[in-house]
Amino acid sequence: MSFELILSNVSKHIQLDKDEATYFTSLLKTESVSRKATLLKAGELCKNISFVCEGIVRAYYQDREGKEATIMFGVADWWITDMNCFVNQLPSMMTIEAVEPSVVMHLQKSDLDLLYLKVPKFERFFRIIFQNAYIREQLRTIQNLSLTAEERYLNFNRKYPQVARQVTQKQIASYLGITPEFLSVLRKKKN
Amino acid sequence: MSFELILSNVSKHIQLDKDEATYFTSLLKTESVSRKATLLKAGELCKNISFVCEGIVRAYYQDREGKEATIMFGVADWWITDMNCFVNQLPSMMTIEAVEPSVVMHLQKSDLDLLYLKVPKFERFFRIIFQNAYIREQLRTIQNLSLTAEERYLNFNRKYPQVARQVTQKQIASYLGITPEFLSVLRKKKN
DNA sequence: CGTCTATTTGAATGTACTCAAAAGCGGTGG
DNA sequence: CCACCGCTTTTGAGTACATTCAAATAGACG
Repeated sequence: MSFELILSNVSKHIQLDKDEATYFTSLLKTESVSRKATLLKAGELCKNISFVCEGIVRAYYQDREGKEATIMFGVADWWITDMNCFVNQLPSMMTIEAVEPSVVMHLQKSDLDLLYLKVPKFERFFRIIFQNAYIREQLRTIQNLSLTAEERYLNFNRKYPQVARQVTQKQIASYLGITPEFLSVLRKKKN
Repeated sequence: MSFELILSNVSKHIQLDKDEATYFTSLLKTESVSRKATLLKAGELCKNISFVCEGIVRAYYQDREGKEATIMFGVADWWITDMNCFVNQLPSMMTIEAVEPSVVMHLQKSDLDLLYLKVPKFERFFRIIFQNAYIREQLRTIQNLSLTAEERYLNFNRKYPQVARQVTQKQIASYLGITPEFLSVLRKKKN
């Protein structure tokens, strides 16, 4: 598997010399997953933060009644993990599964901690990654609080048009926090 | 104003020597705000990330119809800003106002950028701060998607009991994404 | 090609909102 | 320190948005 994409992702925020790049990529474990296979199951220890090289994955939370809430979709060039359980090394609350055949690279918590020590620039890199993740999540909270389901659906299509095409309506509904039946009604109305 | 609290906050994640601490505190601007005064108004350029020393502040978004959505409450020992507009130096979407008389310390974007260069440990510090902020926001999203208003209200009281006592129900309602009238109904039912 | 799941449709229901008006409470000025 | 004014909270009736359940249809994967 090529490290081209992940190195280009890193180079958006920090510059690595050759040794640093070699060290960084030596910590990565590549995994190919088929459709519906899971990267992480709820209840398992969340060992990795993962980078999506190809395909698309989905992180979701399932409540006691079995209802799914999609936390995020991860397309190529995105980082994904159950951050809470990764950082605190707890059993995962989320399941992360491949929506279509995908290739991901994993970075273990213990290796990331080493990386921070050996190449402190990565503190900066992940500072920026987490800063952006926080911003996105905060904007989502504002939308959840102040918009109707229909407005959120239209915004989702505008913001993530490629994701909207690749995932099922059921999955979009669970991202928006509505039922698939109601999403179907919304789609008939406007579009 | 004393730098005791903010230095203790920083020392939770990184160790500063005396010169570093002096340099850091030299960048801070202390402000005392009375009840209902604003630290940041929607539309103004968001210049600062702010640390709450005393009191309690509230960040909220107001939509076109005037409906408020409370993004977060900031109590003593918390960092608060409109992260999106701070990072990208845009006009703020949020207003941040004091719920009661408060003391805050401001760190300008340009000074923070300098701080990252001069004392790179602060990359680590804010990496951890933003990581935790992201985790909290993600947990909130899960709750918004999978819980009823009543469950979210009970969780809010369990998680932030001191905030729940200091702010109005109207403000709590706008944090939960419900109307004050409906919150009143919920309170009568159970408690 | 068959099976399994996603999507659509509709009826009945529930959760939360809007509007309006009364009651309560707290901050501010006198 | 008290009283008033304005905002918060309560209460209720009517309404709207979204859910649940069920069944039919469509579509996708092996």
